[in-house]
Amino acid sequence: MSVGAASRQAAAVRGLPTNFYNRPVLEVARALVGCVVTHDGCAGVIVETEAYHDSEPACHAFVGLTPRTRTLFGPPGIAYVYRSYGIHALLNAVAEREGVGAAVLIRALEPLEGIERMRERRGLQPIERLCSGPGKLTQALGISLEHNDSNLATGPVVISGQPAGWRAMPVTVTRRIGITKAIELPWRFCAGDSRFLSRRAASA
DNA sequence: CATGGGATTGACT
DNA sequence: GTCAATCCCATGC
Repeated sequence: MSVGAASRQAAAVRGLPTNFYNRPVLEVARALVGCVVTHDGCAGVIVETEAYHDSEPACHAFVGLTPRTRTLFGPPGIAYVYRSYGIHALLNAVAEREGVGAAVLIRALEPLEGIERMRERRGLQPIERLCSGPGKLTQALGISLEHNDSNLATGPVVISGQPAGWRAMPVTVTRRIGITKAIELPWRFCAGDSRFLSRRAASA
């Protein structure tokens, strides 16, 4: 391979463009199911997301612009990473135009690459449990608070399109998990009844 | 400056 | 099913 081809290929390993995120957060949350998160040699397919928007009280941005929510109100396509319960880092993709506080919480991945590295970070686990929760997947991929405000197209944390050969499942829509406000909104999106979800879809 | 509340997880009854 | 760990930050005095 020529040097030019190699550099073009390297340049091609990059995430979804800003435009992908610059639209209603519900659309982004649904479209991210099946996309790939990559960091530090590990990658997984997104199988579960939730949307958050400053118009509803479950969203951190509901309180307006503060030091904490500055990232949420920033431009689309950057990572919002925050500490949850003093312990876990949770990864979100900021959506909608700058000035709107909206983001998609990445809640579960189907491990794709670097599975042994994930097990080093998570402890020996069946593969279904390596990334089956928002705090688990950041631990498995080595994503931490220092990645807050980083660019998801250029990395180090990268979100890219659906992998070749990925068989898209119908997206299941349910209510969001683990919140106490606006619990009625059906803003959680899952890849069918994937066995890599944080929780299996409740039976109707 | 003190307080209270989590977009969770894992261990335990 | 219950519950504690643990810390950032929004809020109120």
